[in-house]
Amino acid sequence: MEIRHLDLLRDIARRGTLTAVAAATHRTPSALSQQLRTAERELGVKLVEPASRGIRLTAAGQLLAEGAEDILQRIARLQARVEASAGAPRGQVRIGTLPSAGEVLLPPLMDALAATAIQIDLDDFDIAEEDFAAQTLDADIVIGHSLTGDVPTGASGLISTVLTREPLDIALPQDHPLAGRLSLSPEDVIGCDWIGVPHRYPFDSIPVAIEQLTGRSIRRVVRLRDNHLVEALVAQGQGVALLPRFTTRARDGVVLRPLTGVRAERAIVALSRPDRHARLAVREVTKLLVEIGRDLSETHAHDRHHRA
Amino acid sequence: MEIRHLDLLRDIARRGTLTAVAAATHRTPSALSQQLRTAERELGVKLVEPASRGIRLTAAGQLLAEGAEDILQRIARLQARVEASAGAPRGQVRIGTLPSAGEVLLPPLMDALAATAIQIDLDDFDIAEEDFAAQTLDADIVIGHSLTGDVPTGASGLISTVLTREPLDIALPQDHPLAGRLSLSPEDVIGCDWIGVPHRYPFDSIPVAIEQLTGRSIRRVVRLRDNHLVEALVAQGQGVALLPRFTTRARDGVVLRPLTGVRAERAIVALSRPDRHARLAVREVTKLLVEIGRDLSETHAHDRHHRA
DNA sequence: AATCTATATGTAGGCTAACTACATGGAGAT
DNA sequence: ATCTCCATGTAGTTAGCCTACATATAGATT
Repeated sequence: MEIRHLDLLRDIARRGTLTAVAAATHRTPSALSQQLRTAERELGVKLVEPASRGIRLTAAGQLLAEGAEDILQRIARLQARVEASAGAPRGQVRIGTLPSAGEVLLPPLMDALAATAIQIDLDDFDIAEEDFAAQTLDADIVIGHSLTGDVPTGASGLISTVLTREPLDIALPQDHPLAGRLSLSPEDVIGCDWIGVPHRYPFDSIPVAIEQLTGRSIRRVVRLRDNHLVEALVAQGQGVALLPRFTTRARDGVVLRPLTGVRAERAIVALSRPDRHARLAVREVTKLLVEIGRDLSETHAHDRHHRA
Repeated sequence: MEIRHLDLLRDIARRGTLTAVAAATHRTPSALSQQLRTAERELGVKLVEPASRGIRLTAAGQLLAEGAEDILQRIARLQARVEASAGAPRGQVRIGTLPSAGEVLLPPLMDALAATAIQIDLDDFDIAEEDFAAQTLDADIVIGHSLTGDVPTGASGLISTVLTREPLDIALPQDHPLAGRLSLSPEDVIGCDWIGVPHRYPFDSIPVAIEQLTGRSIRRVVRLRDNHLVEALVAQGQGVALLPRFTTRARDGVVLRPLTGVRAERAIVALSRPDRHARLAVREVTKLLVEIGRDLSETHAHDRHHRA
């Protein structure tokens, strides 16, 4: 029995098809099929059987996959202990991030890692809150966010670390009538033209909350994903929008004002599967992200004082 | 990290030198040395360091070896569960045995295994009681014996199964004055010429007990290892000897008489390391040995009735 | 002191086996 | 009926594990 076989069984259990596992591990389905038959020959037991267009684990395969989950995690922990006892963290760490959070977190991270033996492999995506958890199959650390609390929906069983809590402010054109106010209430902004995000995208939950609170509905003139594009349109006077405070850089023509009366912040969170989090390098990167997140909060706490 | 590396570290911890591990695993020391460096490179940590003529595990190596022990045992148990759930026991089982016990246990065992997918790899040795435990490094099952109790000395941490308790009888020439008696006491036999075994060999503990009990010393005319040779010399009239009842086949010129007043029996025991015992095939063979041992006791219980 | 022996390591080459590319086959979906 | 997705089979390439042999070192032996 080889680790490679345990890995394969676990991945099949997680992803369902050989093709999916092959894509995730940068191999061909043929290679996996051959490995599977090697494992079956060595164990003397059928592990998968055809089902619909794909395959399904047999009872024995299921058993093995569950045991593999446990064993691979123990191996990861052992390896982490060994590294911690006698070595510096090393190796590649795959980070998946939503772009707005990555924009402020990753440059300082790369800076901090320059002197270490840790390499970062980066991926970005812009997805719904409940899909962040699934990304932990591919990445060691997923930087996501939650609008509803400190742990994104669907992240049970994952290690979830809050990096920072970022206020979501109302972005206004500099010459907007409300730009003179220090903070804004739902009633202040319900009548404005809004630049929103697509349905089901995390940020949308706050305009929705405003609508519920005031009993009136918001006029969304356009729905966009990219915050920088939104920012440009706000500056140009198309409407107001909700933008994360840390990511929205000072820019001519746009001002940010805190929104009161609704919980307008997102928790930026790092998610990892337990086995991946066992790696020393992964924990080291998470630790650095927490520090960067803390610095970010502190810096912007000062900013606000200046503006106020 | 590969299972092969965990195995290697564990074996180094157990056997101390690369040469010993190489001999046990049928490889060259060079191969192991290369594997060690591969593991060190992958982990980024030194695992061994030169010490005296050989090597010694570093702190990290020690840690890894201990963790490997645990993980490899879990893998073995998982594999056993899978086999049990969907397959018949399979594969090679290495048995080390002391010849006298193997002589009666193994023929019926081979018979019982003929219909299965279990192959037996056999080794035999004639060693002191406290050395049986060490043999479990090489064999899946060690058939040994204990004169002092049900578990041989040095077998702590091993799985020990009593296969049978075999009386040790006094073997006499057919025409010996004492041959007419149904049983013999220490006083009866203390004055005879004895054919003994070498010092520290298990059987020697009983003549020693007789000497202690009677306060007189036994006259050993010769010390031999091989029971069949002893038997031949008894038949020829050289003296009396202590012989195991089940193994000493009916033979012209020799009679066996029970010895009373001292505990004259040996426990025949199967020993296995826990990780090896996890294999279904190993447990199956152990189970068969227990059955064969029980049959043996019953058969000879009848024998004695006949003779008495 | 010189030699011997046990142990580990380095190098070159052979062989196994894991992988890729490509082709085939089957089962749902359109 | 065709298309699409998924698994499997075949041939050839390649990586890496192992052996054989040579070398280095430290303790044991004479």
